[in-house]
Amino acid sequence: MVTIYDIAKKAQVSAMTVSRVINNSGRISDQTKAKVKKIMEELNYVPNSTARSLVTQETKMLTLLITDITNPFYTTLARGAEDAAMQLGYKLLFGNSDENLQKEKEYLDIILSTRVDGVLFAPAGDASVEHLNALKRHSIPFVLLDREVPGIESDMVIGESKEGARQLVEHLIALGHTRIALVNGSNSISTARQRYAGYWEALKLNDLPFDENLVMELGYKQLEDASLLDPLLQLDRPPTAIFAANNFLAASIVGALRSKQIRVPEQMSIACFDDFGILSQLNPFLTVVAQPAYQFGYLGVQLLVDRIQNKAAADWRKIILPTELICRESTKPLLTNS
Amino acid sequence: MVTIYDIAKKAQVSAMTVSRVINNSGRISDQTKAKVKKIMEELNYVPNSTARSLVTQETKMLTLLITDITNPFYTTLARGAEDAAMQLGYKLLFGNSDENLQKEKEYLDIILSTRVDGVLFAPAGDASVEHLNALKRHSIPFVLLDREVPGIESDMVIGESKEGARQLVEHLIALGHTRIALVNGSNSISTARQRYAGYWEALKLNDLPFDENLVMELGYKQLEDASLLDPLLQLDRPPTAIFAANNFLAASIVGALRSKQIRVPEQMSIACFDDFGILSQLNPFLTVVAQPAYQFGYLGVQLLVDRIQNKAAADWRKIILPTELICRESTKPLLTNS
DNA sequence: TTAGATCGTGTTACCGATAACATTAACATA
DNA sequence: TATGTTAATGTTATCGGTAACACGATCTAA
Repeated sequence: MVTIYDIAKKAQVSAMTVSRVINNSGRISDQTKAKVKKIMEELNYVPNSTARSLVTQETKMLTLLITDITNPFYTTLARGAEDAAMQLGYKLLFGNSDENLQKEKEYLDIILSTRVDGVLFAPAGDASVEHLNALKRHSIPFVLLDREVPGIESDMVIGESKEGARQLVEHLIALGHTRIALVNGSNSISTARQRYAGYWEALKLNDLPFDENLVMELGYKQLEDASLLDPLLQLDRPPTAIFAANNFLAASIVGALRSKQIRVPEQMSIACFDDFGILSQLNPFLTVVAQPAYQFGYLGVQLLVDRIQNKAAADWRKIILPTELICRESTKPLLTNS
Repeated sequence: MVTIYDIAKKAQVSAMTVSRVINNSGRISDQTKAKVKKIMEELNYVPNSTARSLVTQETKMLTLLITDITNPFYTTLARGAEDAAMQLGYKLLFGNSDENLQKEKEYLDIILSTRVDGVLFAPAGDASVEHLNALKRHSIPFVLLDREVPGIESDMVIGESKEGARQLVEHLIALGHTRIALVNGSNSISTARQRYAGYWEALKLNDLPFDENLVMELGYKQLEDASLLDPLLQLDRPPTAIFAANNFLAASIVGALRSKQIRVPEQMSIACFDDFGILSQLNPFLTVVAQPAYQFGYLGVQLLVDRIQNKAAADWRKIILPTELICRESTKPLLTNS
């Protein structure tokens, strides 16, 4: 591997002079600069950023830690993050925690040893507080994405979960539904609590009774088994509409209902939080509350890099992105007597 | 930041002894080991992998360079790659080339300076040969994903593009279609050529005429404008079925047809290469030739790491993954006189 | 003419680990 | 008892850059 010393030797200058040419810093005569550049090209020299990082104490790398890149929300978020990182001169490492604290811990250790300059963190839940405090202890800046964590102050980019949920449930109510189920993520995740709150508020605002049997906490991951929904479907008065708290749940539910020969939306209306990326374009089907996923990632990186480069205000910044209700085919007016 | 010397000092041993404890190498008395470990925990010490990389000459990082993470095929592939990398002790950087050689070049430079241990490379096209040769020059192992590049010998994981295309087109033919259009990716991409060849072969095997007006090369990206399809739709004898060479094209085409009030599949059958991940579960609609995307990434990393660690045979290995035809709603028998 | 400023470049130390070799003490063996 | 082993640890050099400071040569202004 060619090093800066090889260049220096061949150009008959010191390594420092070569370094100055590489970084275009300090004063160099045009003549020397040209000579050094020529030799660097001849030898296909590429500076070793590991060595540079060791002395400058910055890696120009960020870590994006999400729950699952195959969730379309995070897919698009990741694209936004990568675009922003690239534009700002940072590389992006990524990891999937699968909503699992143990896996999250493994990534935390990697983050610490890799000495990334900052982290975009979609925490697995409230218990992630430990991991975030570890980042603080090690002075690694981070931005929370999508989910807040009680006890943690930081920059963050989140959505209007409560508002969005309320809006979506009111849409269902407007269609005549009164028995509306909520299939939710873990209660230890802020968005799940907020979506619950929005659901509850919509019922109250419309003088509908709250029935705890209509609320299930099944986690934000895809369901492994259609029977998980049975408690809901076998109620004496089953729901006529289901609000899934995220897209994975909705997809699982639609699949489960299909396997049970329950037609959507004729027999059951379905709606959920988060859209499906390109899929929606293909065959717009599910009524959703969409969030600007790309912006979550893009703005998240901007906040983070501002913080890293000390361009940020001392106060923590909290970006709250708007949701958008998109009504499609999966929600239909309730037919009387069905 | 706590360094190995801080630990050494506090434990009253040399840095080397601490290093041995960290790496569990060499001989250390249990007593010393325990003492050092205790102090490492007390001080929240995490070894600096940048420093380690500089001396060991390995970063334990891989780069995954794909065209677009939001393409469901690459999303799932990325997940497979990350899982495998994590299991094998590697971190994963990723980049989106957008099928663009210039962007690919920028990532190449990053790859070279970052000194990653290997690269998973889905090349933008045949012209990527230059970039791949640069990797060879710098002795950076790589595995080609999904696409071959003439003039490049390497490990690779690819699909049966020709076979899959033939199968899909024969499915359309079996439904009675004789005017079948191909909307293809750039001819400078191996998969596009192979899918073209499969298309052609299917026609020949079934004694159908080949009409070059039915073939369009629009690239593998999403179409910006529905009018791009006009040359096809405004033919005297327009097609009754369209084979889109990838999922992005199919999604764009379905969208374009919708905007033109052409119903799928009643007025036009559509099928494509590559599935849509979770979307397919949601609302299975498009008939596709699916590829095992997760395996592309997972096996790709395995090949790569074998190569990096010199566990691979000297010969290049070429994994060819099978395709699977999944017939869904977007393809229907041709009605006579329509 | 001469001191001080400026320009262009070099020297040295250091970032935080590890490889290779050196050293010491305790132990084993002849 | 002398010598060779072995276990446990230390010393030194090095990975490939950059920061900080040093230095000589040329230029500028009094």
